[in-house]
Amino acid sequence: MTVRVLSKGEATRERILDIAQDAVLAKGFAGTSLDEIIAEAGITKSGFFYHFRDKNDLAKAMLQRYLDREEVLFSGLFKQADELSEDPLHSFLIFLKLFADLMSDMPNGHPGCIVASYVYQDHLFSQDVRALNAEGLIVWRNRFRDRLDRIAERYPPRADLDIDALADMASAVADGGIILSKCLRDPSLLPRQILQYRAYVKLVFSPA
Amino acid sequence: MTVRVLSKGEATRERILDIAQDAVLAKGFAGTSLDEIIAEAGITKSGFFYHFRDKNDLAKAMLQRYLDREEVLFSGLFKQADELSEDPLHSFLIFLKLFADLMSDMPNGHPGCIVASYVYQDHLFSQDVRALNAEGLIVWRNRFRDRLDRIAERYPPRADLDIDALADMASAVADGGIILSKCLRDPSLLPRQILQYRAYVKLVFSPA
DNA sequence: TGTACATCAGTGAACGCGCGTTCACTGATGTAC
DNA sequence: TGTACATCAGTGAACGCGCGTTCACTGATGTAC
Repeated sequence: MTVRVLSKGEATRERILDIAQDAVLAKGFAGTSLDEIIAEAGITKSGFFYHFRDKNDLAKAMLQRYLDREEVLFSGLFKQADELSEDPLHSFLIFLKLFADLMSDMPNGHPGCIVASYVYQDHLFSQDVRALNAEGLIVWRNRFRDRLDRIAERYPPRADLDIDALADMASAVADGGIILSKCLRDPSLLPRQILQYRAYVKLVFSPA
Repeated sequence: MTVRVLSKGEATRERILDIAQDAVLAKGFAGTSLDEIIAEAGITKSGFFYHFRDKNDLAKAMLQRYLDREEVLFSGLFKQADELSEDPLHSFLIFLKLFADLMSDMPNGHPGCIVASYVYQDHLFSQDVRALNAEGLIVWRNRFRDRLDRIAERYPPRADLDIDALADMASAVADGGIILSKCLRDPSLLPRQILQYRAYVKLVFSPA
């Protein structure tokens, strides 16, 4: 594992993104002003514009970073799961357990999904940010769809199973679970939703 | 069924709420200005403030109306389903089918859930709006929990079933499905998620 | 039926503050010769 | 090793526009006597 040392400027940029992300998940993008970001980051307005061309550029960088981190996280979990079982179904079920456990271990609950946040304010963003957001969901879909196809080969499901919808359901349950957890201020709700999804997958592929 | 005739002022108020809701679901609450709302409604700023004390009051009225309409809609669907079957499981499955069909019939897809939108900008709102938002989710939970309890009495599920999570899963799948549909611009994704939830409920209560 | 008054559903002008963005500039660090 | 220049990571001041809110006022409709 390589740990790149950040230069001074990169560290500031990352700090700006951290602060902006917290704020945006709490108040929305339009509700978050550059003034409050720079105040918390301890820099000036112009310092901000050294790192980002404009506010939309901040939005894009934030989303890109979120997607990249998710990619790293999920590849890691899938890899762990694959090491624990060769069977595609068992491996997938292990993955979902690891995912649920990880969400349980966040003391303040999941801070929120940037993709979901952006979807509810997409008219604020340029076309490329919207496209990037959609791409994030497509990546999830393909990742899960791929796993489910391999499971279906070995454990033939009933004919009417909508595998595409089952793949998308992972995103849906995660995003829905985050909303539940945030709204009701109960961090346990998200991991429990993931475990429901897991139970469904288990049932749907178990021989009748 | 009683149809109240709206007075002139009430009609304007409803129109403001309609316009505001579309805008808020597209751009977020902070991203929606009173200026654009009044321009589209064809009134002046002061006209707006005759109907709402301030912007937060608009947020509250919008949420309250959304919750009330949802209540009417779901009571109706449950009633329809109950008329088609006395069995709690069958009735619930019919309800879910009706719900999915209704979502399918929206030509441009579901416009978005105010509750989910507010969750991702809750620091913008006063305490009472946040409480109302949480209450909306609690109402769903209780409604579904109640149905599921009655089903579980007649169709004993396995011991480890998390009925609370299964009840919440209806909201999660609906909110997650809306996000999928909106982000990927595919109205079919939401009803298909609801049908996945239906398939899970069916499986989980069918004797092993 | 006429008149006085109250309420409804707004108008019009002004308010000050906060917003995102621009511009010319700068001190510290890195690189070439 | 010294010097010239370039790049990095910002500063400080100003910009105009759009924002939510306030205030005094008004014409049309409804109600009481």
